[in-house]
Amino acid sequence: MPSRWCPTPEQVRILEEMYRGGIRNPNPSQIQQITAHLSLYGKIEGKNVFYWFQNHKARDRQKLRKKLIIRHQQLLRHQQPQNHHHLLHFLEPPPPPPPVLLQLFHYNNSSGFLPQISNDTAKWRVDYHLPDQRREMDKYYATVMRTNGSDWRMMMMLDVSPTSTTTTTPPCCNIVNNKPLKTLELFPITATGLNDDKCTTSLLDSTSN
Amino acid sequence: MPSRWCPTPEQVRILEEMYRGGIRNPNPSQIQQITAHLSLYGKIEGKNVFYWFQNHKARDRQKLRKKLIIRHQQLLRHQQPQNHHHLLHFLEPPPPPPPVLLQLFHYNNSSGFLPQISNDTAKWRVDYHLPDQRREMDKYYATVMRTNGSDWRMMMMLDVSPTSTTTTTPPCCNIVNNKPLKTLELFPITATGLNDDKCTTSLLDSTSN
DNA sequence: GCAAATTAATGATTTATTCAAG
DNA sequence: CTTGAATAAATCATTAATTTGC
Repeated sequence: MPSRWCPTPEQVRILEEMYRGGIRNPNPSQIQQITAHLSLYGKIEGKNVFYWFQNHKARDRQKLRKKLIIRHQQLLRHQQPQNHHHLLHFLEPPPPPPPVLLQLFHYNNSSGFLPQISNDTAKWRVDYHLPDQRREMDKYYATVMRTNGSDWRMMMMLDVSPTSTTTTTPPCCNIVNNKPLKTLELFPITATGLNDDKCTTSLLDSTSN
Repeated sequence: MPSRWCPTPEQVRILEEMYRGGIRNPNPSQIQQITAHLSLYGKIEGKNVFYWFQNHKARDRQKLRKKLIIRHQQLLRHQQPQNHHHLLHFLEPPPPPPPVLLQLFHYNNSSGFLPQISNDTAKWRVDYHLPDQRREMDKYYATVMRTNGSDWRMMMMLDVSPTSTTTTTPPCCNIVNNKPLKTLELFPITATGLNDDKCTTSLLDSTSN
């Protein structure tokens, strides 16, 4: 059993297609749909989809930045040093040209799930090398999804898998991944667990001093 | 209805107590317990607890950094310029002195929930101003919680609130925050929603150029 | 060819930054 | 100004590619 999700080629293909289609920060509902669909091609959970988009977007952006820097430096070589920051502003960011077509999902908005999209999209400056200055380019990519209600990302993590490893996913909320939650006892304020952070003070091994 | 959680003084007091007690990154199980307990004092969800600890830790750290910088600069003024990085190493980070006592929780580890704690805790250098170098201080704070199973953070978002606004939390997984998930239709690959990112191309307002 | 050793990709977490309500 | 909420960046960790010596 692998310790992490290993997407099938089909799954990757579909995800990339969606990405190219313009999906960047799928909302919980979208994640549910995507997960349901992709689970036809192999084991997958909502969080995998969530992470995939996060990583893919981040690394896409990263690649773009490198390209921009390289191009910038090339320009520096070919021209005299003069206010090159402005040049960068004309290097439009390739990856997500504000996509309008090929929206892959639609669903009932009646339940109030759909977030409002703030529409201050147009501005996307790059401001690359100015240190200590916010790069506006990021804002272009930045999601503006603001979920109205209280759903949030819990929903996106719900497992949808129709792939039957066990019989069927039990419909009871007290069971998560076959583990009953059992509403643990309230606050035995005695110290025992040490299950937190690295706050273990395991000063046992006296390697230092 | 407030748009965000507004903790009661009691809740804050308890949370701070826990924080001082050493809790930094409560795992899902802990979050559940905390939420359950704090819901006695007012409306609260798991994510509130989650965020509270994240923010409190981050801002604690932030304050510490400022203090360190200030003290560092004071030292710079009082002494001749000479290798002041070393000095920083003796300014031990106040907030979480590896806490051992006052562990607020314990619970059955039989279900395999408890993560192993890596025990390379002792080292915590500060390396503050060395640029391009990883600050080891962060590693001290860094959580090492690695959940074994597949629970992950879904669980932490589960609402525990016994405060009855509605009757009781319905035991069915298809209902989240009173909103039925209704298993949306699978993939009508027609374009409609535009519910994604800022990818709206709302070039309507021609404010620029 | 074929493993062990290295390196590159990429899934999963944590931390830093930002936004915005009050 | 404080702080809850959310997203993006940085990092960690594991798997896959690739290289290397035999």
